[in-house]
Order: sequence, then structure tokens, then C-alpha cells
Amino acid sequence: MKRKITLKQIARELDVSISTVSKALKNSAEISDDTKQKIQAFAKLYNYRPNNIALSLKNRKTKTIGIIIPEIVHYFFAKVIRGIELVANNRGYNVIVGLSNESFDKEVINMEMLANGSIDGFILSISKETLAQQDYHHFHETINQGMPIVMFDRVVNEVNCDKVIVDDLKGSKKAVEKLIENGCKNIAIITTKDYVSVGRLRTQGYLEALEDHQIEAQSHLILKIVEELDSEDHLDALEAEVEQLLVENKNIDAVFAVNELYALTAMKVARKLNRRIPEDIQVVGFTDGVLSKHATPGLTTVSQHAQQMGEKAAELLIDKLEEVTEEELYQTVVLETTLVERESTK
Amino acid sequence: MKRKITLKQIARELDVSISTVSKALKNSAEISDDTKQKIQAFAKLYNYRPNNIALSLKNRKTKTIGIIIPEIVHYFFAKVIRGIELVANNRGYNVIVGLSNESFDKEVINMEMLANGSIDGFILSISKETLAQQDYHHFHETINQGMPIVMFDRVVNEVNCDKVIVDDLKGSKKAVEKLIENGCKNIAIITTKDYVSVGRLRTQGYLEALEDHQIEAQSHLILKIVEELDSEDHLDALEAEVEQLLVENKNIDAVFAVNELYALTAMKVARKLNRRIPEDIQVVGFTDGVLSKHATPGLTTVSQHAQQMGEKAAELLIDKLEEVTEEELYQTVVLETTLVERESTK
DNA sequence: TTAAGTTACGAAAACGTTTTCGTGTTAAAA
DNA sequence: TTTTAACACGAAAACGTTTTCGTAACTTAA
Repeated sequence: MKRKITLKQIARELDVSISTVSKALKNSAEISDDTKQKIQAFAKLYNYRPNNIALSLKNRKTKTIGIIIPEIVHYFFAKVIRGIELVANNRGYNVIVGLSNESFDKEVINMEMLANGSIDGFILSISKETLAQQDYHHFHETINQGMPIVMFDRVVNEVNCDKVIVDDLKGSKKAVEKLIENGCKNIAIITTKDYVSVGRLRTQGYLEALEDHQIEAQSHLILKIVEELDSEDHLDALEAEVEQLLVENKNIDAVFAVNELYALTAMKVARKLNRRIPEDIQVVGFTDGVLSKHATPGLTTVSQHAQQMGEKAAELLIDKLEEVTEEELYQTVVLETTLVERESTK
Repeated sequence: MKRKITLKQIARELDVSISTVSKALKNSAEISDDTKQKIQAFAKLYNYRPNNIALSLKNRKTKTIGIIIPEIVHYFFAKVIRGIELVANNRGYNVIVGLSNESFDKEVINMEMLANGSIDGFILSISKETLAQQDYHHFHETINQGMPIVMFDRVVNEVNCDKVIVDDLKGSKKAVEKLIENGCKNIAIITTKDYVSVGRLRTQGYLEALEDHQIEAQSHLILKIVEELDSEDHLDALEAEVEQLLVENKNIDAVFAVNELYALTAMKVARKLNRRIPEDIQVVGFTDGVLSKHATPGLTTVSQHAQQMGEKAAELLIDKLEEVTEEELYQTVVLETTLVERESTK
């Protein structure tokens, strides 16, 4: 087992100084061709590679991006990571991932761990608990110490930084309008509590679409799922709530769900109640996940372009890090959604 | 914007030496209580945190694990990462992720980037291209430089290191036996080419199950999908192949698929051909993904316990890094699979 | 022959830590 | 009073780089 070779060892071996080795490897004009050749050959032979940590310390930049997301076992977030990784790698950056698991404490701890020199900047999506508590001090502190943050999807006005979001309102409006065009009169929505900004916005889009078409919103058609039911573990409870909604409102002819799981649950319950999709009930979801694609019938969804979101976030961050963009100017990039039509709508 | 404070700044501010500050913050007995209090208070006020990079350089360990996987937008790999992250964080490690995108070159480049000091060890699953080319020099070099590797799922005998795998053979054998018990006589398998070790092993399990029950294997019931069709983009081609299989062999009464996508495709094609599931054709998949759970009908699958696999891999690696286990002793941990029965089997 | 310029290299500082060892001051013991 | 020990702190090295600056040795021009 041969350990990684260092400049010092090369220097000692060839009886020159460390500076000479360093310069020779950088092809500096200061060093004679003879010496350069000798050193470069030796370095190649021993497969010399500069130590990243030493470089990071010296340059005070790590060429590493920290990602904090609530959950990785989630098609959307995984796709965002892929987007981030793609442009990060292209621009010479690595990616380090922390999971908050939707917990405020884990989010804070993870950020503190990474903020102490390990990374140059953050790309993150806020955990539900943080959103509920509305405690954003850790973001402010990080930014205050000169470490840029780019937020995506789950963002918050209280923090001043670059953001990449999807036009949730418009996206859900488009979806609901599609249902209206298809002739639906009693459109239910399955959404989250309002403190999840995307849930709130999508609900708002739903309401605006109805209003624009002179359809009166009916509060009993709006089902706001409490956070605990959101996890895969509480499928049964979720199902029960949705079933209650459909049973108590037999006139529902369409369901708009703010995420994939809710939409699939709606389809499942509908099938159980012997309502045909899309003949009796049409269903539209949100998020361009695998589930929608492979569901039966295929689920019509509002695609969020997750990978593109990750790419954009990485570009914003790296631009800021390399100061190609002005220092204190923050932008919010809004990506348009696309309605992907499948068999769950007419 | 106040930059992160360093020992040097505290020292200058309080008119003591850097050593004193360092010791005081570590509560060293060498320093008087007065001085300690003063320094600690100051450090707390300015929220001092030691710089990770400097520590890494000094200690020659980064407390960071490098993960290289072929693809992150994949339920199985995402779950493995979650498992790794879980135990890594608990033991004070961070996790840095590189995606090979199933490419040999990207795998090599990513590993080289990380191996130069950024991480203490690797957890990885080999890309398909690497498996096809059978070029493992980068793994050998890494190990040779004293950087431990733990491989999971897609492993290879040629490399001597810790491994975590699932008992693919036994898992698929169990699955096929279940089908046989259920009365199936003509069981088809949809698998990958043999160089993907998991595909080979699962095929072998299928064959052994048949043999054990005196059923003769029929080569026309074995469909080996070429790699290119594996991606989500080639769904149509995959579908065509599967359809051909089912059309040409109308007596097929069960399909065992070595992954989720193949299984779902089989179900889709079966439905298209008006064969009822599970009455006419029973289907079993491999991998405990979301798709299986939410498919209609629910897909019976062999669960691989992905998260547990990640946890185990992380434990093996960290144990090696912290030398709680002997240096040159490599183990291969084999996790048992579980057959999760849903509606696609009787 | 001497002054000036060029060439080729090395010393040292810096990045931010930790830790070993040395040392001046004071208190206790002889 | 002198010796010894305890105490409290600082200097310096080390981790592996890069880079600035200084300087011998040699070359060229006057």
C-alpha cells in the first residue's frame, strides 16, 4: 500500500525544493526545461495529484456545494439533485448532501456542520417543520457570514437570497382550467395545510381558476391534509380522509391533487367506490414523478421540471460564487409548469 | 457581513497566543480559569466554530464519505443513500455524492476528484459500463492508496473489499417457488444480460427453482433485455419485446421480472392483451420500490431492503476507517430478501 | 573588467488548526 | 535564602499547497 505522494516527497526524492516542484508541475517559466521534465516525469510515474483539502485551505474555497433537502427518497428531490450535480460537475464542483428529514433541528445541525468551511454555498429546500415554526435564523446567519444560499421549491419571503420556484399558482390554475374545460362542475382539491407554501399557492390557483369561470368554491370540496398523513406510513389514514370526501360528496366529478401521492390515493379510492376514471371522475396531480407515468390509468399531472430547477439553482449559486453576477442582487427565477396529459382526464 | 472568526482573531483581540485560545476552548487544565472563562465567553459571543478544512488537513481525515452511484433518480439508490446518511450522520460523518450515470468515464473521474483528500472512503455501486468493460483498475488503485471501499448491490469478485449484497439467487428462487406453489407451469423471466451480476444471479435463482421442482426450463421463456432498453426512455422498445414474448408464448401463466420496470411493463402488456392479473398471469417483480406499492394491481415483489443495505455499508466503512475492525479482513454481508405479496399473485 | 541583466532556484509566509515542548513566574519546601 | 515544583502561557512545527520575494550564478553589454 503506497500512500498518496506529496510535493514534499517529490522534492526530497529529486533533491530540489518544494517550490520548484510546485512550479515545475505548473509548467512555470521560472524553471528550466531539464528540471521540469525530470519533475513532471517523476510526478506522472507516482501519479501525483494535489491534495484537495490543502488547496481548499489555501484558496479558502472548497469547490463544493452543500445541498440540504427534506428527503431523498422522493422523485422530485432526486431529480433536482441530478440537475444540480450535472451543472456542478461541469463547472468543477462537487456536491455534498444533507437530509433534514423534514426536521428543523436536523436542518440546523446539517447546515452548521457544512458551513464551517466544508462548502462554498448552499442549495436547499426548507423542511416542513421549519416552515411551520417560521424560524429562519440559521439561514440569516449563514448568509451573514458570506455564504450564499439558493433556495428552491420550498422558499420563503423572509429570507433574502436567490430562489428558483415553479409557478405553482399558474400551474394549478392551468390544471383546474383544463378540468373545467372538460366539463367538470364539482372539482375537489386535495391539498396540504397552508404553511407549506406550495400547498397554499396551488390551492390559490385552484380558487382563482374557479373564480375566473364563475364557479363558486365550495369549502367542503377542499380537503387539507395534515402533515402527519403526508408520509408513506400513513397511507391508510390518508385513504380514509379521501374516501370520506368522495363519499360525502357524490357529485364530485374531478379531483385536483397537489401531489402525486394524493392523486394516486384519489384514483385508488375512486376505483374502490366504483367510479370510473376518467368517465366519472377525472384526476390531475402535481409533480412529474414515476408514479404518474406508470399508474393505471396514466395520471395527468402538472410537471415541475425538477431537473431543470436543480440546474438553474446550481447556475445561480456558482455564478454568485464566482462573482459573474453582482454581489447583493438576488433574483427569483420562476419556471413554468407543463400539463402532461395522460388517461386520467378526458 | 461578518466573516467566520478564527483562533488567530480571537487571540489578537484578547491579547493571548493562538495556542492559549485553542487550549482554553478545549477546556485544557493548562489554562487558568480566568483566562478560560474570558476566551470561552468571547468565542461564544462571536459564535466560533473550528474550520473543518483546517481540521481535515491536520488530522488527515475528512469525516466525509464518498458515494458513487449510477443514478440517483431511482428509488433503490435513493433509499440506500438515506440509509448511508442515517448512520454516517449518527457517527459524525458527512456524505458527498457522485453520479456515474452508468458511465465508466464518469465513474473514474468522480472517484479521482474525491480521492484526492476530499473523503476518507467510498461506498459505491458499479456502473453498467464498468461491468461490461470489466475494467476495475480505478478501484484497485484507490484501495492501494489506503482508501477503503465498500461496494453494494452491484459488486464484483475481482475487487477485494467489503461488500453488501442481497441474496439475489435465494430471493428470486423464493419468488419463483411461490409462483410454482401457486400452480404456474409456464413461468417466463424478464431479465438483463448476464454481465449485470444481479441479473445473472436472479436468472440463476429462477433456473434453480424450476429445476428443484422438476420443471424444465424453456429458453424461449427467458427474455434478456439489452442494456439500452433499460432506461426510461426506451419504454416502447421494452414494451415491444415483452409483448412479443407474451404473444409468441400464449401459455405463459406467470412472469418473474428482475426489476420493477420490467414487471410493470409485463403487467401493462398483459392488460393490453386482455389477460387478467393474477387470474391468467401472475407477476412478481424485484426491488421494493414505490411503483410496486402503488401499481394496480399491487405488484408482488422481492424486497431488497435498500435502506438497510445502505446502513450496513456505512457501518462497514466507518468501522474500517476507525479501525474497530481488523485492517485487511474483508467481509461480504449478504442481506436476506423478503417476498412482499400483493395482488399480482394469487 | 565591471556593471547590469537574466536565469533558475530556494526560503518563507499564508490558509486554520492542534499539540509538543520550552520557559518565565510564582509558590512551596529545604 | 536557595532549590524545586507547580502553574500558566507562548513558540513552533505540522498537515500540503501556492506564491511572493530574495539571491546566487551566469551571461551580456559597455
